[in-house]
Amino acid sequence: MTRTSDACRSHCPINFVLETFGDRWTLLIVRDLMFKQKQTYGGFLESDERISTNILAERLKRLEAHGIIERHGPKGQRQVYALTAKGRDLLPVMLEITAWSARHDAETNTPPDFLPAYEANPDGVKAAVLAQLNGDGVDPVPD
Amino acid sequence: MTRTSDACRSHCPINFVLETFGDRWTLLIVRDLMFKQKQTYGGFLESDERISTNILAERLKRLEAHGIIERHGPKGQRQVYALTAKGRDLLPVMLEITAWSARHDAETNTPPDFLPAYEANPDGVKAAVLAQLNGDGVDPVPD
DNA sequence: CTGTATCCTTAGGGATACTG
DNA sequence: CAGTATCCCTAAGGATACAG
Repeated sequence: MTRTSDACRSHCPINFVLETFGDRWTLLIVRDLMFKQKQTYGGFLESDERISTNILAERLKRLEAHGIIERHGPKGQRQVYALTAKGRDLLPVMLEITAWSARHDAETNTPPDFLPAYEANPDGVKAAVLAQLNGDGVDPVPD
Repeated sequence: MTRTSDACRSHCPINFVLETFGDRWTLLIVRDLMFKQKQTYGGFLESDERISTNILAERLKRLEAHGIIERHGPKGQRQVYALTAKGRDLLPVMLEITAWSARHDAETNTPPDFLPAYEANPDGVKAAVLAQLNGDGVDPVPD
């Protein structure tokens, strides 16, 4: 895909992710797909942050255009969304973000169950999440 | 500090970072401080993405309010900005973001020098960057 | 229920002038 | 040069109605 129809303000790798995720909503969809076992339009709408329908639809299209997610399902029917390999590859970023938040906002932001396990053995937790993205499993990220 | 006067849409750790960094500019300042040895107003202004003066000033205030950066210097004089411990602690996130971009945008986004070293020995690169944030060193992130 | 479309308000942010 | 202030416009996004 590579920087599709972006502004491309620079060729910096940090800027590159901002071109896709530099807003208050996009990353929440990735979170829902990665940790919350949500994969439908309605599921995303239910999340605590209360994304509105037009924003959700727009972000789903953008994420698909960027090759982060893909949609499955007969056209005109209920679609099921899933992370692509590129999207799943965001896992280390997501986990480090989660760890940082847990460390620096302990009061309002309770550390998720897997956090101690992640600090001790990052690769183990990564493998577990990835495995669950294929098969089934339990929610590793409680709000 | 903890979620100062934020909207606080939820208590999710992913959402928590979005409350501070969910825009197209804020993370670039952290990048400049962390990897580019920039620590002045004018330095930030020079970056490729061309942040405008009002946005820069506003973001510097926000980052300071969130305890991510601190400013040093006699009042009314030229200020020097630096990452706090909380800000430096974003290093793993920044490195994973950089690695992801390099992996998925190889065409326009040349892998930075340290990337191979980071993949092989993450902690070594982290230590090197942290060391340099105190003393001196060479730029580990070329655009 | 899965989306799409529309309306409308606010916030983000570009340009630029200005002050110490 | 460091930082503030203003003007103005566009994009982000909330609410909600609508369609398959």
